[in-house]
Amino acid sequence: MLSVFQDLEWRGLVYDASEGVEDHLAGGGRSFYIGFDPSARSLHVGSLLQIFNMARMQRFGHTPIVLAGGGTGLIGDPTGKAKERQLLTTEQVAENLVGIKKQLGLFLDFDSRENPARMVDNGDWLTTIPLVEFLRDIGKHFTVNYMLAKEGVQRRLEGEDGISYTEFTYLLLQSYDFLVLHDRHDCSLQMGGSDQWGNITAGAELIRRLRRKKAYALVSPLVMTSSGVKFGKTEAGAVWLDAELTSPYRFYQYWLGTDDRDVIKYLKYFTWLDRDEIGELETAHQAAPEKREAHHALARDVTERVHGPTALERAERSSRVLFGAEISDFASAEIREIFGDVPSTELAPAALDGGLQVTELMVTSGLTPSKGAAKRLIRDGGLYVNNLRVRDERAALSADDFLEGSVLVLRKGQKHYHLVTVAGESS
RNA sequence: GGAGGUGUGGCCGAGUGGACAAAGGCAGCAGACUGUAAAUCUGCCGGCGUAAGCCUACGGUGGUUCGAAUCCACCCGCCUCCA
Repeated sequence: MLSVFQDLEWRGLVYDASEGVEDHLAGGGRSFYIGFDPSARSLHVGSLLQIFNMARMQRFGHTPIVLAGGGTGLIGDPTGKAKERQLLTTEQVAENLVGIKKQLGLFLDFDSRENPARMVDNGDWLTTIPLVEFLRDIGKHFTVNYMLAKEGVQRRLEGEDGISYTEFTYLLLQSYDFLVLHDRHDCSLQMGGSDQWGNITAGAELIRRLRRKKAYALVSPLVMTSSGVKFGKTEAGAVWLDAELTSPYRFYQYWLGTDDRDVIKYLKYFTWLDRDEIGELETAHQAAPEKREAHHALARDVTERVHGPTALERAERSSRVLFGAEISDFASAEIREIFGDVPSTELAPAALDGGLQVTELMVTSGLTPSKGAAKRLIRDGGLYVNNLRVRDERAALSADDFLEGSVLVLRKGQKHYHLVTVAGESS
């Protein structure tokens, strides 16, 4: 059986690691932490990699500490940010933490007897430490020269907007976090994305100096898509783990649409499938890419873990209905069943009086930002009503166009579906 | 405080009085081809309008002009040099 380090390595999750991490982990029962940014009330798929990393470590007997950046969230990490961050209020951060904790529970075991995950908020210590004390005890150990040399800082110095003193200090705060966790929870390892390397090693260095103890860094690659688009982004914005923000249907579709070149990589990153299982999928994928078996496995696995079997079931059924047969073959009740998942709009019956312009509907449904854009789309042949292409940009809809008078399917391009219902009818 | 430069559409970046809703590139959307993939090719890519056309837009505010992204004044941001 593979060790956790070997497993991570095989999955391509080790981008860089401190000397000796492998041996350190082999010693078993280590505490480690990963910081999460509470800038939103939900985590998005971009964080998923780190969440999985924690879960993997926990399965191998190590103890995860989730560090919610309640304190650093008030400051903002300048790494990789082109502009000064918008500061969050204490209330916002507190609110966001609630949602994030719930989501982490899907992956981490907080009740294990041997190695329960725990969640801490660095707001607890960062917001109470006296400034002078901080400068004396922590600040003394960092030279500005060292801080200036950080790549993220460099870029900001060269950029037009510069970097505020506040964000410049971020490195010290993160280092201090590591020190605190080391002291309180015997935490000896910090993990994160490769962009965190500098911040992490700075903390390890601080621990070495002040405590004469070895602390480690282990970072994973930043997830990129082969086509260069930022992972986890769609035209609608980030793909969130919260079903309210990104429906399970969309979530499922996001994974299903993974670039062929990335699908095996993602299976390694985002699923528990083992070497053999992934190997099989890889073979199947190469033999018959059009079957997209690996894609389905990926979408299924991740969706089920995040949203549960019922939601997965619904997402799959919705996908089958929408991407499969003639829409008109379905009863409106059947179509309605998939409503919870697919983006939809409800109309008042009166909206149909005298005919409703298709372009109008496009805008109200949000499929298109303006009527002009809707017209262009029709000219380009990219709009379908009930899966029939619309040719006339002035077309109007009446109750007859709705299946059983109540449901209509709008489609933009090959795969953007939107359902429209008429309110007040049967339910 | 002084001198010079610069600020254009989501981003980069041309444009220095009319032909400018503004070149070109990127990103985005759609079509074709496929496999709900990629690549490629094609079209689109401020808003309203069937249209003529109207409105909004080139850091901000005023002004010159028949007409300004383009000229002038002041203001704001950023960059460089000097003090």
